[in-house]
Amino acid sequence: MAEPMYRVIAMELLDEIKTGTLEPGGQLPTELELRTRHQASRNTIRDAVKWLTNRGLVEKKPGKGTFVVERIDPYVTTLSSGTQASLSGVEDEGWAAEVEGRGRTATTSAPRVEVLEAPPRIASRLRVPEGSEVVTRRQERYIDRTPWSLQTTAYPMEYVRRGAADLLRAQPVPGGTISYLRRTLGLEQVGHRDRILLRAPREEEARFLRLPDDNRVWVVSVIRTCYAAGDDGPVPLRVTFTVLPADRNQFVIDSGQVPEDIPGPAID
Amino acid sequence: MAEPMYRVIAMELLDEIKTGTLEPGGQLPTELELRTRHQASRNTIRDAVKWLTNRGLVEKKPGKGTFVVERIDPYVTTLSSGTQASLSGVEDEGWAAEVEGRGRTATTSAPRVEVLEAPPRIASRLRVPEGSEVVTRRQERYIDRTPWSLQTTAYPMEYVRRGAADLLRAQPVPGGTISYLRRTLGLEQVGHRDRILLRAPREEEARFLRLPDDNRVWVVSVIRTCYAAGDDGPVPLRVTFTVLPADRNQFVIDSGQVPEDIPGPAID
DNA sequence: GCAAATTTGTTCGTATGTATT
DNA sequence: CAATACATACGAACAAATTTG
Repeated sequence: MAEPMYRVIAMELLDEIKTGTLEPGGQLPTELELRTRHQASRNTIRDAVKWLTNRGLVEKKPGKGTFVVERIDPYVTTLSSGTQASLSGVEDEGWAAEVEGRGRTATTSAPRVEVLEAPPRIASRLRVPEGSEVVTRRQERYIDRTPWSLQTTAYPMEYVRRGAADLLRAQPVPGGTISYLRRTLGLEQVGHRDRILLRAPREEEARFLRLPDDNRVWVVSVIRTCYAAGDDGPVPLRVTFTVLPADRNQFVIDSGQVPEDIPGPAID
Repeated sequence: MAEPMYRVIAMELLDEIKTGTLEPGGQLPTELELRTRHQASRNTIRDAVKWLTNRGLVEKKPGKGTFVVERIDPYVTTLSSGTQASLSGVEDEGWAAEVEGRGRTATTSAPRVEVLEAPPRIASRLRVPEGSEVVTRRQERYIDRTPWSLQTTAYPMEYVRRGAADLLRAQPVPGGTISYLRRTLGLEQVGHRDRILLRAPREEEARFLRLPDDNRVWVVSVIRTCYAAGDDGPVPLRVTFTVLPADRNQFVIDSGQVPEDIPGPAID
């Protein structure tokens, strides 16, 4: 009796899920059925199902039953750029085009514009004093009608004072912000640095992305700092924070000469 | 009575963890103590602590107690390359150097060499027939003595027949495999494509990486396909699978002109 | 090295509340 | 409103891991 009963039951259900006896979206036997089938108390059955729930294999719906989770078709974002630095995957200008190019539907909310005193994570990346004013533009993005990512881009408030007034308008900047900043301020983007990190979603993120309220599904946080040419090397131009659910996103980074096909989702 | 009791208790403990009243590594009150403190049954207390456990905030050690988890100093891997394609972060030649350059200690196990019939995930990437022979070289990597990543690289068996015999030796290839393949077979690497995907760890991976046996901590799977120049565009040279725990790894990708500092761990 | 004490792990039983159909 | 199914809560007992005397 090395293996506790709840685990034996969990393993049996796991096996049925893996082999496809229980299909994705299908309903598990109810707690009562499992109880009679395994001659166990209801609490033991609940422990077994809990084991599966904690691993994200099944979902419980109060009043309905327990169901095998359905996998979402992953979306692939291109982070590399090669020649066309301005068109790569996470930025507003290129995002919708890339999504539609993959035969999926992209929707973006109108940007929510805020002026705030730069918190450390923005100030340090833009190399402006902490507490100095910055403009943030925040968008909610959908792919195929499902909430997909949250993106916030921050610019020094100085840009607005110098003439880039459209940064404050709660509308997409026509032609994209990159070319807008070039036209109005002569700022030319020459490179960018992406950071990828993984963490549990914040409350607000979990709500928009409809993630389960335990923190089982993490998010990928992509922080892109864009640089313009400066006298003393590249200087920060803007910084973009993108948050995507880890369970339905993949990333591709090309370097040097690679095949030209558009990479689809991979399995490993 | 909107909030169930076990959640109230969980929130109170969560607060103590967040504010630092309970320090990382510190012990929580025992179930008995919490029971008397909150006038609740032991099962209710256990539900509360379970809530924290499921979120990865505390760890239970049978016979000892419950403890606040300690965060691991994240390691930053560079995936971009710019000019020095052969030196970037996930490949054997550059890995140890990059780790030591960050002031940490890198250790690598001797490669475990296998000859096997190519499974689909390798065959399709190397563009060899499924079931044809390939050589895989697998290494376990440590940073600061803790298990950090598992890496497997696959080459077509044809390379060995054409003279790259050292691929079969269970030892590091002196000077690195890239230059070895160039010297022996004239194969020149001209680019690579990285894919980043996230998934639950396999049993074997969880064991080596010492991940909790629930699948709370996911792994980042980095699949790098390296290409050589061919008559009809780039042709696959080798493919490398790297698996790293998602809770202690970050990635940096540079593109174009960016500052030259070595990026440390970021917080978001 | 063994025994006792402490602490978490598993399992049963029972009762009542809440959400959905 | 009733039936179904999951959620929360109580109490009790024994098992297993760890530390301490």
